[in-house]
Amino acid sequence: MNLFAEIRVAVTDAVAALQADGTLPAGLDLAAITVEPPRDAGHGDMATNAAMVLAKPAGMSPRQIADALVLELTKDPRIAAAEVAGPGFLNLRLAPAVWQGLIKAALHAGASFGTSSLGQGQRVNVEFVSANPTGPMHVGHVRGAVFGDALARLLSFAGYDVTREYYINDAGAQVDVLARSAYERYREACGLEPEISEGLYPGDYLIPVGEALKAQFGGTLLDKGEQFWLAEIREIATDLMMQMIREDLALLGVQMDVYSSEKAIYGTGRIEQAIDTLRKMGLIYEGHLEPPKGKTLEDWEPREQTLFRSTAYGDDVDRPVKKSDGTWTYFAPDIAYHYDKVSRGFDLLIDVLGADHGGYVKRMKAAVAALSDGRVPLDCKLIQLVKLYKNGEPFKMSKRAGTFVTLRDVVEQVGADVTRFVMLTRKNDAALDFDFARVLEQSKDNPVFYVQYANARINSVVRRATDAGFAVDDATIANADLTRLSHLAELALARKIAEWPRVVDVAARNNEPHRVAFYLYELASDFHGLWNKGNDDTTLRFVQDDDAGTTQAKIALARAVGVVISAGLGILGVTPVDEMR
RNA sequence: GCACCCAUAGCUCAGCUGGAUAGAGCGUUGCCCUCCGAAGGCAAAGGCCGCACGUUCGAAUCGUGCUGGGUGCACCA
Repeated sequence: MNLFAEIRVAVTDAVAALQADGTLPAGLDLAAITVEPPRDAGHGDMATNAAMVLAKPAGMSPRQIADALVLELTKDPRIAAAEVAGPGFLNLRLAPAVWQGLIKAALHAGASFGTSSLGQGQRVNVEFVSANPTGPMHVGHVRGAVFGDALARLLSFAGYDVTREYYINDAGAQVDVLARSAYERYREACGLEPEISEGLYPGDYLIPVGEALKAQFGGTLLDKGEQFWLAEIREIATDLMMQMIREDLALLGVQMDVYSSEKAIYGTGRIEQAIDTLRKMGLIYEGHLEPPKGKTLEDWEPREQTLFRSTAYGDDVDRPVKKSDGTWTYFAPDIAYHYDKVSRGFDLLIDVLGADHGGYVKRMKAAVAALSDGRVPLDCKLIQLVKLYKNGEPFKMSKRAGTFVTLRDVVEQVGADVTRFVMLTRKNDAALDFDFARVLEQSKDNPVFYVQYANARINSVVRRATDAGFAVDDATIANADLTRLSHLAELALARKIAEWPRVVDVAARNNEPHRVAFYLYELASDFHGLWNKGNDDTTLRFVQDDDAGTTQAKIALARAVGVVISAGLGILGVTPVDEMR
């Protein structure tokens, strides 16, 4: 139930009525009409721009149209008042019964309040994390993981059929390095001195891998050359790394639906097939690239390469799909992989990438546009860096200095819920400061705490009402007499609740889960505000001694807030707490 | 040199895909708890929305050109 959408229908119906009686001309485009919460609550409950938008095409002044709309709209029992303001805004004040009905609807819908049919069951693939399988996940990966997962939850809430997918980069040189590093740990496990030279991965996490290799092979690989063990150890080590990564993701509450392997694409003919498809479209050719201007490359030499004409789709230069030695570039299997996603029938693709992949976006979009004949949009969400702080002091991660922070470190220190919420309190394309001390602070500056505190208070109110001997079971609350909620402060809170479906809608349309986090903070703030008004005006307290009816109505309001907080936190992947401690 | 992202209050950031007098938190200033709902609340001060043109009833939002910061720029992944 989206109240704004419903009132918008009332507005367009009113326009239609005016067209029917000849006040307005026929054939007007009503698409630009919006019904929104006004910036200033003093202006009313909702505002519409209908008169301004229609003025020009109708050849009338906004004022004329607005006046006619007022007469028409006030026939609707839901609309208590309508007045023209400013340049032609129509401010609507809704009847208390509308807000009371909204609270009922929210309670009735429960966890599904705010879900929408926006997605219409369209299939969306969200690819995220896709960290190289060469070690445990570190803080740099956390934000992308949280963002991707929250986005998936948001889209699913908004009616999309969502698949979460991880693309394993297990085919490049980095997994050879992994295998060599693991081999040294294997030698170590066999009692030899490991030679972890420059360029190998020094991390301790490979020690158990070495031991596993010893358990499997004994000493049989010790005096063998790389050609005897590289492929096999690579396989074993990447499997073990992926196991670790899955565990890391689980710590954060992230569960992938599909893991796709880059290596598995090779040798299947799928790369050739994807490239051939592009070739048939005239988008693949053999040619030379110009050296980049303004940047001097000392070892530049012109080479003939197989190129993808991404410039046909707005890229800056064409991009190589084959290296000069004839092997595929990283781009080629990635094209095949995205082609695969398209042919699996997704209606929309989303890639969550680190900000350093910005230069990669245009070529990937070009490939997807070409291979899907422009039918499947690819939205690339770039995730900016997280700057780490401890007590206000920035600190840099360094493997050498031992200040390398893993995902596990973060979750163990601050918990998955806090980590997730904080990571979502910023737009994905803005850098985020993460202070280990501040995120655990129990004060109003900490949004996680503030929202959780509101939820805890709601539970505490219900407990208190129970202790006072009032019936607060679901059925009683659902049938409470809400006409007892008439105070402006209470109706204002209901109005905030009414915004929830709108927030979901806008957030999902833009693939911006952070909007949910900000909304929850505002909702919590309004709830705390009403609570605090109870200090001065005791009639605003939720539990009213000797008045079961009023108490039940107020509990209904509180529960409705709780419904939205739970739903919102659910989208963020954060567990609501019932009690602070 | 080119591309992408960012620029909003002293600080950290929102701003609902063009709407009204641009918002919140922190910080500052002033009020509010001997108790019954203060890990908090109320109020005030604080802005050429980086700059300049343009588009239109109307621009923080869209376009163009600048300025400043970040990221990335053949055969890496």
